[in-house]
Amino acid sequence: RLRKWQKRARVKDSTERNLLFALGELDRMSSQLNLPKNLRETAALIYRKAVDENLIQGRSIEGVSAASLYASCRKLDVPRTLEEIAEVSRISKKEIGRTFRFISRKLNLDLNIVSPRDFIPRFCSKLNLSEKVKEKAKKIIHKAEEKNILSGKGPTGIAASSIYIASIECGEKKTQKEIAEIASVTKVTIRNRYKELVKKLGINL
Amino acid sequence: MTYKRVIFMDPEIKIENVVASASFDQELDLEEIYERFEDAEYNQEKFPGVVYRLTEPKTAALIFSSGKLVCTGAKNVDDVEVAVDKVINKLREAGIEIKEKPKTVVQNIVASADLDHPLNLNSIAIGFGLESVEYEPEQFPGLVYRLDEPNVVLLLFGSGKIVCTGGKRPEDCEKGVKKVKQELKDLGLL
DNA sequence: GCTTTAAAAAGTAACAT
DNA sequence: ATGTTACTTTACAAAGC
Repeated sequence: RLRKWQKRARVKDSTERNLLFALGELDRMSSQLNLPKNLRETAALIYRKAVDENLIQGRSIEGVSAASLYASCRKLDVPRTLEEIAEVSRISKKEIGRTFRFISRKLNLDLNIVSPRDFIPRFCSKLNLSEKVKEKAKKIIHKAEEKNILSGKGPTGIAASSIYIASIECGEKKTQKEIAEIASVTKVTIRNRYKELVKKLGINL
Repeated sequence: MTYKRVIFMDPEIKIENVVASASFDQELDLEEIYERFEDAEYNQEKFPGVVYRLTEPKTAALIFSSGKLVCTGAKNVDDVEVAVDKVINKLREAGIEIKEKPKTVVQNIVASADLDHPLNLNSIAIGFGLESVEYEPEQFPGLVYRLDEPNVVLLLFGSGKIVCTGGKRPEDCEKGVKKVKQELKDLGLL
């Protein structure tokens, strides 16, 4: 009996140590990314739920932490790219992606599909672009969605291209290189997407 | 070719890859095979099997010391048999006794199909239910749809092209494609 | 879990010309 | 600026780490 009790105490101990470590990870990554408090709390809730459902089995605490953080951004519709999360984690974006897909399926997080629109406020702020550019970029995305020319395309590339077009239309032009760095996509992708948008939406630049 | 085929092959699928396994009921000396085959690969550290590529049919055979074999790359189920026959001949030419041809078991079939109509993956994800579908365009351009009956996984693309994998028989892929096609029609998304 | 093999889909990326 | 190659996803067997 005594052994059983000791074993339980040990298990409880390591469980608590692991939880503390994970919460510390979430806090560390969140501060590095300047994420708001409510988002950190959502991430902690998702992580705890993952622990309760035994989803950590066979996965690293760091990986599940990073995936929980990515998921919390998605839950609040202010997605970060896997690239951004991976930059403040020791885990690769490939692994964070798989872990995220796994926990979001198991926990029924019912997340909305990422829309390029979700990235507009953040990217534009980082680029010091006006409210006018933001609105114009969102209109471009809306038209593109109506025409169904976005299926399968990466949302960050589309957000970046829409901003590129809108910045020119508003006389606040940013270079493809500047936008590419903030959106973590290559300038080649921005070029390809913007050419397609201009052509299919009949935009005159 | 015939009538039956035309009628039942409706959602024309193209088999792209067949993976099959077989077992010679005898142990094999991989070092010996590696030495006697001009063009085989074998790195124990890298992988425990000998890799032997055939040009006709274009396939790759993985040979293990247990006497088991895996054949990949065949474009149809019959080519698996042709490939395995060639591997057996090659082994016999190399002076390795092979008693009889083992039964081959198809483990997986990958097929492609085309709906000839662009798809709105956003609408499909919502229509099929976010819980039964996976669509993460940042990570992969295809929508992943898992079917229980038949037990296959389908990848749907914005172009209307489809990939079906996980089937054990060509009919599994046929049925899988037919099923999604019908579901898309029912939802008015095709 | 990983390693290796094959093949398709479409998008993105990396490196070369 | 374009072109080529390569990597992402799905399924599956094999033996061994």
